[in-house]
Amino acid sequence: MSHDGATLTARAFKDAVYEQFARITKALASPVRLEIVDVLAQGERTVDALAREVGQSLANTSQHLRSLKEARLVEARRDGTFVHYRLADPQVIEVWRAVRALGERQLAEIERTVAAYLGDADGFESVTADDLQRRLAEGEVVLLDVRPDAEYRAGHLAGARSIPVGELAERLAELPPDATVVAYCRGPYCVMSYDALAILRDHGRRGVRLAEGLPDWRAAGRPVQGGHGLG
Amino acid sequence: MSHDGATLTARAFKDAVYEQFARITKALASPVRLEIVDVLAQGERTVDALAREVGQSLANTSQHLRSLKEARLVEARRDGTFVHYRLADPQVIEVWRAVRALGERQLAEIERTVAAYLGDADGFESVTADDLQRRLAEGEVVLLDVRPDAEYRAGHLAGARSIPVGELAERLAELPPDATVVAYCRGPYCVMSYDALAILRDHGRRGVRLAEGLPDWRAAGRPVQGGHGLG
DNA sequence: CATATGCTCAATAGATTACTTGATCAAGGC
DNA sequence: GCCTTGATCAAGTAATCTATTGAGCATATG
Repeated sequence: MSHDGATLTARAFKDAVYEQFARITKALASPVRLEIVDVLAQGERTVDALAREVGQSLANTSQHLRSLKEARLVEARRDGTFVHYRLADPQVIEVWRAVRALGERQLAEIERTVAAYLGDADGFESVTADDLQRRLAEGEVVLLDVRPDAEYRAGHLAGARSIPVGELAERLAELPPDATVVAYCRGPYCVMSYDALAILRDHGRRGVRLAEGLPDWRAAGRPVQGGHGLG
Repeated sequence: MSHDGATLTARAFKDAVYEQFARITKALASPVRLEIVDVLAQGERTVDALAREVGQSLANTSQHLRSLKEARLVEARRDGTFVHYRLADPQVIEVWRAVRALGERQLAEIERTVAAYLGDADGFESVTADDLQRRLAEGEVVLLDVRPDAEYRAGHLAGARSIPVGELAERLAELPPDATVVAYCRGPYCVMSYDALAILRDHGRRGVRLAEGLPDWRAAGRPVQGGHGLG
């Protein structure tokens, strides 16, 4: 049954192989690290910025990054006193997207959590990437990136303009009064676009939400502007 | 910044969402459970069969299955005194494939482990799915499924014939003497096709290996025969 | 009804993980 | 050289996870 070149038993070989792949799944087996991966999918971040974003202490964030780095999911680069982390491979985003797709299909709790935060009454309309690309071509809509400015600069959907959600209320005048706004942010579970729609609605503007974020858009091979490498 | 329908803070919302997705990654964060998923990707199994396959005790296997079931990655069906487990969704295979692809790109240790088992001297040739489909059309090769008979019956590549690796030595006469044999089994880390090639070589036959297994073939949308649903 | 089989459950010990705190380190500014 | 900032490291505690053991449950059979 076993072949001649073996220096391991078949069992030991399998153990070793699955052990290696489990390094990856173990690295992802934490809500905090999943969130870190999700944020890094937008572009690189310093440890301090990540820590604030995910609501963890600096030391704890640093240690989570260390375990992600040991599993080769992220890489670091030092710049003065700052250390910038980034995803080590675009395939990391693919794994996260696959997990997300599975959760959406299998875990009803996720839908309930989203509904609990948004309140069923909100009923914000969302559009698919296909819809959007057709409507963009027809010039019907304004595409609005509501993420922080730095993320817009690190890469954004082709044709999008930037107004971070925190500045949206005071910068409404920049948007043509009659156009429908399509707002997007980091991804399907990012709340910035929801918040942006609420602001638009409160000021009598029409707005819809793009359900996907930049990483999903990029993964689908759609046009991106201004990105630098891995986003 | 926060919108009016909220009954959770943005932070609590994110925590809840990532916590849910982490149920999936935690369920996969074990070499044993990864192997269980890999085996179930071939088709459903009883607890006892799985336990023997993965080299774990019955009780331990049952508990691993329980945690996979709680994360909605597998489902069970009772048949007499047997309980058959199967993957709850084809997307589970996609997650596993994404993890595998990432590991192959990032973890040099995996390549070394494979080389240590196979011995560098073996140098078995492998073909891609595209190669195979072209050569099959030209009638140059015999496609051989070397997995156990039950797995062949649960679904196999279109046009494949079945000789389980354990019976290959005594059933060599069934193969046309001059044809090149393309052997496949469960996937890239399954050793049955390697063992089959060693047997063929020892009897002076020409054989190559298909690097992918049935689940990968199916995921690529290529033709499968005799499968029943989720494989 | 008694028994066997296939599986699940509960209890446990040992290992691993998560987060905190405080010390330390590396690079840059004064 | 000293101080500040951003990040890492080490130690400690609480919580969680893994595999084992043995008991218990469901289904089928004699």
